[in-house]
Amino acid sequence: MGRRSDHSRAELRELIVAEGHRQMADHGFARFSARQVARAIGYSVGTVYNIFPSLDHLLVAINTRTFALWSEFVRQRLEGADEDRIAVLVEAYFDFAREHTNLWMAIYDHRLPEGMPLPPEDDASRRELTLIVIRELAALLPGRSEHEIERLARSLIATVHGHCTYALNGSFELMGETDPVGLALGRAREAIAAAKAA
Amino acid sequence: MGRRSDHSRAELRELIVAEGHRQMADHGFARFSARQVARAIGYSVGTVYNIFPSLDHLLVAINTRTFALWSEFVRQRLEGADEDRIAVLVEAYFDFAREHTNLWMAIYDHRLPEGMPLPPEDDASRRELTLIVIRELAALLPGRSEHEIERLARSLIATVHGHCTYALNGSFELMGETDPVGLALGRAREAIAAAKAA
DNA sequence: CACAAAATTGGACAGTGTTCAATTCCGCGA
DNA sequence: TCGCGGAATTGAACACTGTCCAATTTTGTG
Repeated sequence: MGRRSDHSRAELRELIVAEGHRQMADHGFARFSARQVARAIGYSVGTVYNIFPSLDHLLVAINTRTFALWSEFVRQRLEGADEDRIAVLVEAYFDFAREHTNLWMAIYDHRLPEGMPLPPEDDASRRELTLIVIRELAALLPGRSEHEIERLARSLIATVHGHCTYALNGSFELMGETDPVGLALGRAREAIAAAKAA
Repeated sequence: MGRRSDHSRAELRELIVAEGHRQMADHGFARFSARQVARAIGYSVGTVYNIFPSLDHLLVAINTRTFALWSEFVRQRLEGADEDRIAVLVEAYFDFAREHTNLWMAIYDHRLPEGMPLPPEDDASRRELTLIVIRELAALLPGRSEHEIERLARSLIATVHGHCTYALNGSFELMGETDPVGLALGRAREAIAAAKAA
């Protein structure tokens, strides 16, 4: 078969990423396959490779989509909250990871090959989540330098990320810890309190 | 070729794990291949599968070896230290990950297939690192319940782990953060101080 | 010395990412 | 309206993967 033009280039890209995202959610990173994505949308492998130079590019697009979902998820949780927004933030982080474990893990499973930088567009989109945290911290720590706030934001994200990782891979459960969210939240509160005091 | 008996079953196992460990360190998780391990030691794939029921079992053995190296690494660093042993602990954690990035990442890259539990022997060996942290915390927080100490240990490890992850994948560097270890250490100190005060 | 059991091989199978010649079609210019 | 260049699409080919297993050879034991 030759040229079809059932879809524009943009439509095709969307088709592929959407289906890829679905398959990532269902089967996880280890079982992901470009061929199966192609089959599911009724195209052949070659078409996928016509739009994404390599599997890594497709994976980047899929993970960027997950980041967008994640930001939106956190944003919505934050919307109705008035006080203790930090708790909402931490819980939202965990809940997203729990509800979309395969998607969440794929973000960290995929490592770009040496020398391939993140496309700037993806890079910007992924910063959104950090910005949400930065805004919350700025409200809690008025008068602090932007740089100081950013540092703290990244550190808190790293802290929560670590706890979430161990929660999902069963390390906490294995030692009888039933409340990893509480643990992470405790660390976050301490860090913010220390920043306030300094 | 049939039976050779150049090596006993135990020797062969050691050969495979040692070579596998070397290749994991050199090429990383994504490029790891049982066939190449077999070739490097002068055997065929089938022999590897005669000793390890599946690739997952070999990967478990390799990662357990990394855990042992890691524990030993931390233990040695701790040996000469008198005060501020927490700083030594955190720095040792980071340094090991930096010096053996591929090995360290492989620990988290490899996920056991659903329904395959960690062999108890591996499980025990991997607990060693946690025990080191527990001992240090117990010295710092006398009179606390074992359970409380364990909880804090796991939380501190998760915190440092999160920071280390972001340090190695470039997230910190990307935002101009030059001292992720300092950040992690700060969080650890705050958590311990809070535990002392409570 | 014979024989069962263990070890070792390498080919087979189904799958992967990637490349690319061949084919078909679309849109544009004449 | 026709023709043609370029774009899209395919699927076969290649080199690789994990896994399985019949065939072969050797070992240790009875």
